[in-house]
Amino acid sequence: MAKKPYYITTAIAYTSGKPHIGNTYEIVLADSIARYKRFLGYDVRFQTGTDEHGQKIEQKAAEEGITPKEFVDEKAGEIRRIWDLMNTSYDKFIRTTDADHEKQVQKIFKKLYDQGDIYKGQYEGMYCTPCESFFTASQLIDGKCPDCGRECQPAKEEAYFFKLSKYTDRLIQYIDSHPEFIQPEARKNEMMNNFLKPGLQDLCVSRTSFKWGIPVDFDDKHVIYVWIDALTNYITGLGYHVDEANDPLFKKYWPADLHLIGKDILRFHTIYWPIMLMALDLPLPKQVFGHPWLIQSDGKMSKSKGNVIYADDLVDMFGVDAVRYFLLHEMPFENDGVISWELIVERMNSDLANTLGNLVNRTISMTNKYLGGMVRNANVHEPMDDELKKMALETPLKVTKAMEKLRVADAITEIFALFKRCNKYIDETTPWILGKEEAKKERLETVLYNLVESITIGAVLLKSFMPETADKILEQLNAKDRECDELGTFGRYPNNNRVTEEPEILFARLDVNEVLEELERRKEEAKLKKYGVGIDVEPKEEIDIDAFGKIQLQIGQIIDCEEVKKSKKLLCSQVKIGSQVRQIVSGIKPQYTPEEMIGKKVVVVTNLKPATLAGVKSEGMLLCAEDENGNLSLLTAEKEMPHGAEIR
RNA sequence: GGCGGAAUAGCUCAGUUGGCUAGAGCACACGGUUCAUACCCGUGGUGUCGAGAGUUCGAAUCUCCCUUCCGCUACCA
Repeated sequence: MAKKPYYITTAIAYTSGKPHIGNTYEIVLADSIARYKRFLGYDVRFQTGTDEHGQKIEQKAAEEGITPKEFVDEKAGEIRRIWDLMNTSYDKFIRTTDADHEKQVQKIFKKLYDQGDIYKGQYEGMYCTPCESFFTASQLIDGKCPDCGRECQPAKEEAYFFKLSKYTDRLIQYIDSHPEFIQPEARKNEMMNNFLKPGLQDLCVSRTSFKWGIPVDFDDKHVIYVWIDALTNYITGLGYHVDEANDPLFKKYWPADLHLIGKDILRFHTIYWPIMLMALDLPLPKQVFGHPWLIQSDGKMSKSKGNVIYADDLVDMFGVDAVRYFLLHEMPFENDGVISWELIVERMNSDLANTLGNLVNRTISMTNKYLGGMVRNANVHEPMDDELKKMALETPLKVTKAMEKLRVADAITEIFALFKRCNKYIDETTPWILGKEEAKKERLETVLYNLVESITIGAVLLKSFMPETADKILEQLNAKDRECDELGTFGRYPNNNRVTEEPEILFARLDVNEVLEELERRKEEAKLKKYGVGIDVEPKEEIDIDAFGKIQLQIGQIIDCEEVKKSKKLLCSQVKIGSQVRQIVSGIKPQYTPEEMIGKKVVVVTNLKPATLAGVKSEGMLLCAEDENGNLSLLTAEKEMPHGAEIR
């Protein structure tokens, strides 16, 4: 029998910067769902990727002095690196700059235009020239640009519009008849009440204000704005073709089973995107889940505050699976979840180190200690075993049920409940007492067999969420991985199998304070890396403010400068300081040419006793910084200052 | 301003159609235990279930009102 197809996508990440923990959460969540579906026997296709066009990227690239393409290549690479670091099992990583995607987007645009769903119109509003942005009158603050605060002018721009209104009724009908379409359900009301019921306005789908986008092929002043460009990735990534036969992939996987996205972009995925699909006469995705975000407990994350938690930093500190566990376990279904370093450590210690890691470790070490590592089911059964077996058999069903509802956190909790039950079972059966009596050996073997078998089942289930850890557990137990339908029976672990002799610690316990200290240390290190190590010099004797006040420093402007003949290093400058002109000789010829010097405003020590250098009189000193290689740099004032200005 | 949601143990949250002494995990305390990563097991809460009023034999759960927070959206005569 052919496997049932299952197509899951994440939103494509915008390549304007490094993905934050929320984006990373999304890919991990999608990955756990994709892996679990594969485990259940579905033929899964899991697509993710990057959204790479737009004005913001054009600007950022310009600021860095590189082309937009170079810019997005780098960012897309970084995003992909983090997705790989998180051990995510996507089948396709699409980029909106991929040639085949761009080509289809142009064709889709043209098709919609030809059939009258897209029309040319005027975009009217207030225009801020420096920002190259349109605003509605209501967006202006005191009649000025909300971004830069400058004056705006009323302006019109030619633009293409997509007739959303034409499809509103059909969409309302679809949403009403498919209650599972928008998840969580509360979001459905927001879309209905705020947009669909009041009536949709036509959507502006092109821009002329920037160039970094897919050109409208029949009107190249325009580039296609984000909607049609980005949303269509879900079908172009499967090989959808507007005017020729679709790729078999498309036939197999479309419509998507699940678009997993952040709650902030639900509108685009539950209104614009379905309507686009209707216009293209394609079936709509079965479900769109707008997941909540992870919020940092110490205030909103912001790059300017520098308190942003990045996935790769977390992985450095805790390892991939610990981070995956935290993300998946901590995120509730509807409300935002909280993330902090302290919470992660807490979860790691109590769940990963204590409950799981210690369970595996104690089970293996008892098997080694009492049974020479040999696992054997002697079938000396006692009633207390039943509860454990029952739970080991029920847990897969519970996990599957939770996963069907996309309750990933609940699914993980079920698996850990089984591990906790195992710990309790050890206490109930007291293997260390059984181990003292030779007569109890067979009972002991049975107990440890039950444990090994139960942990194996737990590990198999855990694989979708913590792949590496699950593999490690199976390896240590010397157990084979299992298919989904093999979890219906208890006792598949082979008799007379040996567990590993030296179990590796799966998760070490961590001390919160040590973690925080380590974090500080790394931040310092990162700063050092960013700002360089610098130079340490021999400290001089401390002086008081009076001593310092004896030195007179002023800004001077170099009005003339020439080399001092007969000297290797000296330049002789005429420096204007207020009403006077001083002649100052400085040993900077290797670094500066006389021509470069002229016009500079520099810092001058003006009350230094005049001296004669190489026969030339010098009435002061120009201040320079010097690095370890003897390179020199003249000091100047950070802002424009008149010569003569005193420095203190 | 409109629509919607939330307020429950120190922390993060569950609490189905109103019903017996309001729950889980973490943290904390005590006890047990020693195979194990000072771990595991057990026991422990007088929580005004945001405030107030109402319906009811009975309300965290329904109604009204108030307060605070959050989400979406809009700012318009």
